[in-house]
Amino acid sequence: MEFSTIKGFRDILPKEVGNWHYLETTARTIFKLFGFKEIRPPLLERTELFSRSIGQDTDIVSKEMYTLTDSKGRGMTLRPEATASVVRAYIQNRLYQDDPVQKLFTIGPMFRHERPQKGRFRQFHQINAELFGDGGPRSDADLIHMAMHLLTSVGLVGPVLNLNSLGCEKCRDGFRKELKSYLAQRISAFCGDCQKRAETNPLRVFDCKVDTCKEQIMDAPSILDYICEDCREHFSSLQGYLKDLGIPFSINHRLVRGLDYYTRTCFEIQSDQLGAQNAVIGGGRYDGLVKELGGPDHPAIGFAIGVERLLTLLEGIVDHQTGGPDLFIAGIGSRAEEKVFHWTNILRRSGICVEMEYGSKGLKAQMKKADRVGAKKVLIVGDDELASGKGIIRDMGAKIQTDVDLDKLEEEIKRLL
RNA sequence: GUGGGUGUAGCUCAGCUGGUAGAGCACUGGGUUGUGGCCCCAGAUGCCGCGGGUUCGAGUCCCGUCACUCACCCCA
Repeated sequence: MEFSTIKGFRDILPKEVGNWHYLETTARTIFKLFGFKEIRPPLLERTELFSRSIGQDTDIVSKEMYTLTDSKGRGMTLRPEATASVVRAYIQNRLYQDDPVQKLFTIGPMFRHERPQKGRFRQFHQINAELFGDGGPRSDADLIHMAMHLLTSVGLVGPVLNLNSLGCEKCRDGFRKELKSYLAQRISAFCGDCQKRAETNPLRVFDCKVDTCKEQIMDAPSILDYICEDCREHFSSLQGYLKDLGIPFSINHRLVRGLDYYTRTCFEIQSDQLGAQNAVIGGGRYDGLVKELGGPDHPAIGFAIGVERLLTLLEGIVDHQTGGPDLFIAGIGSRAEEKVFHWTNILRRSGICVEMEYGSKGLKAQMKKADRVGAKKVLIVGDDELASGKGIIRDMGAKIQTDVDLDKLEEEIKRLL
């Protein structure tokens, strides 16, 4: 029986891994620049951590989590997102003791049991950044700036930043009531999905693609008209800082996020080349979450980058392949083959990347292999070379061959590379 | 969970109205008894997703099933 990966899970193959490294190292460099430190929480957490933070009624918690039960009957869940774990770690390890302001990032796999499609997998990867302990608009701008800077640094063209404010716990509920009653008055005009949404998550109606719903929602109250003075002030300061940094954005008062913990600023960075899953980065402020999970009343804001989505956007823009060896050693005849094996491994110890043919093959086949693996130079050794003590070095690009002293191979190779 | 599309060689795919399989790329060997990329020649590789049905005969038609994929929902 031949096995294959289960639905929604996939192998990241050697030819792709170069781009993954490129993205990860670029992210690490930029995070360092902005003062973010790496944290690596475990992949498995108590189920309640996610249901409490993401929200019991969200799609993620109600139907998408990989949950199992341990021997004592406790629920454990493969993380569907990273924020809850990072918040847990911030609280559990009292990271706020040194300084309430903590800037953290983490990179790794997430798990959600959804139907896979373009840009969506059951195991997928996110790069997360979270900024704790500051509730002011400068930290919003700082974080959004970092996200945009990362995208442009990595070579992405034309990302679009969408911005909205969801209000705080004080003004948010007022708007929900207002919107619910608006929807209730004309409930029959909406599609079946929206009729359900009107009850469970009224803000979602703004996102509906059905034309009649779009028309009906046109005159609906806008959240930006309902947020309180503090939230309004926060939102407009943020816009000022973004303008100051030259970051273009568009206000989208329909932008809503499907996780319950968001407050005030929420944002999404989109691309039109991703099909239906057009968000490459999503994030927002979650001022109540640290307290909700048993920590101090510290505000926070964060974002998540969809790694697979970003990499598909970078196809054709970046192509980082792991490079070939510095040297390929080709031996002709059994005496030479033994020496090739020895030299190959000795040279590797001194930091030179060397490749060879394990079996016995003709020179033509070995040259072909040297070419295929991308060797920069080939050392050719046969009986004649062993007798004279002079090997042949062929430069594969320039097609020039020179002699090297086999007794002083290491120095000679280092000189040539 | 619901809908559409697609399953033929390692990969990308062709196969007309039914007559038990083909191309390109890749791979191996040779042309060069010790020199890669280009060219030429040769070779290996398929339960045509799986099961059933119709038929003298099914990759092709019908039914079922599974997988992949795109979309809805929702999200990164």
